[in-house]
Amino acid sequence: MLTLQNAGISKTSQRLAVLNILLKATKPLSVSTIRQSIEKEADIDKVTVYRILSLFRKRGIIRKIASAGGANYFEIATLENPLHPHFSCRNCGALTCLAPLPFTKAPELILSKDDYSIDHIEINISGLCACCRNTAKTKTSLHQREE
Amino acid sequence: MLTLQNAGISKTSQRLAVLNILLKATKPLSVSTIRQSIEKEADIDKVTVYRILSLFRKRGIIRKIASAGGANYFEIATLENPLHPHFSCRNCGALTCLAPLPFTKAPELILSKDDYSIDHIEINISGLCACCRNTAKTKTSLHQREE
DNA sequence: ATAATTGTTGCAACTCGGTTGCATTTTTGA
DNA sequence: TCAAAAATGCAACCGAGTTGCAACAATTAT
Repeated sequence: MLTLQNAGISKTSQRLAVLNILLKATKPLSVSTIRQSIEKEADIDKVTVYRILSLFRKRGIIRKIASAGGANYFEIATLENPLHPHFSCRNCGALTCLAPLPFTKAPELILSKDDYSIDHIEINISGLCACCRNTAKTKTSLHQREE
Repeated sequence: MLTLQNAGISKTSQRLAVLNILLKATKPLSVSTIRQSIEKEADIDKVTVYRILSLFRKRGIIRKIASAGGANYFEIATLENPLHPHFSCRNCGALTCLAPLPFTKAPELILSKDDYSIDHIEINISGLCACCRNTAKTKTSLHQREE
């Protein structure tokens, strides 16, 4: 089970609130959505939310999803919720989760998903380029950069 | 050959400048990069750049690539430059183009690309969700939304 | 218990990407 | 040549995200 304790994060009411929102969510949430959801229970500054999300990401318990709209979205990253593609609607902007799938099944997805009309498939692979990997061995600044 | 004329776009010096920058580029460019490149030749307002890029996208001659850093990137979309995955470096943020590939080859990419260290693969499929497709048939506002 | 240190939050101010409204200029076309 | 339409520039604005600093825990050492 995913708790702050076994993620090695000291327990505060704000962190608990953010974690619970994300655990309850069925799709990735933006920071503004997270804050609005918490507002009913507690009060929390937006900076604190960003810091908590950054911490959660460093501990590997959440994932960040980039959207073309500018805002980032966050979702729980556990074994029960493995990496999976997302569908973002061009019209309403909603971001929903698709079933996790091996890459060989990607063409099937494109052909079979007839409740979506797909007009753009974006594959973003992130990591470290050759240039940065080389300089990484000497520099220490590598793992400090967020995104 | 890709010109403003056969894209059905009336010719202005600003549009020509933006198009030429994109044609010369070997990787997707951000708006700020585009402006800096043009600065040497002409002077152009950032709003104008956004409007030109929006127009180009409506005409289908460029593609937009979302990055986790918030900014969007743009590249020429011709038959000679088909849709392809991009690699974004977590450290320096650079966005580079990968070879276009059929989806069945995706696993090979992951295994063979050893000059990159991959820590996150993002598949973003965008289009129209079932909900919006239904309302689309009655509403006219559908194709007006950018994104 | 108290003082010192460390971690966490909140506030204000700021940066950056992108948009909107409007006035001005340029282009088009009768 | 003159009016209408299109394109640009400017200012002001918005939302996402960051930074610096003060205030406030919470912890640890003395």
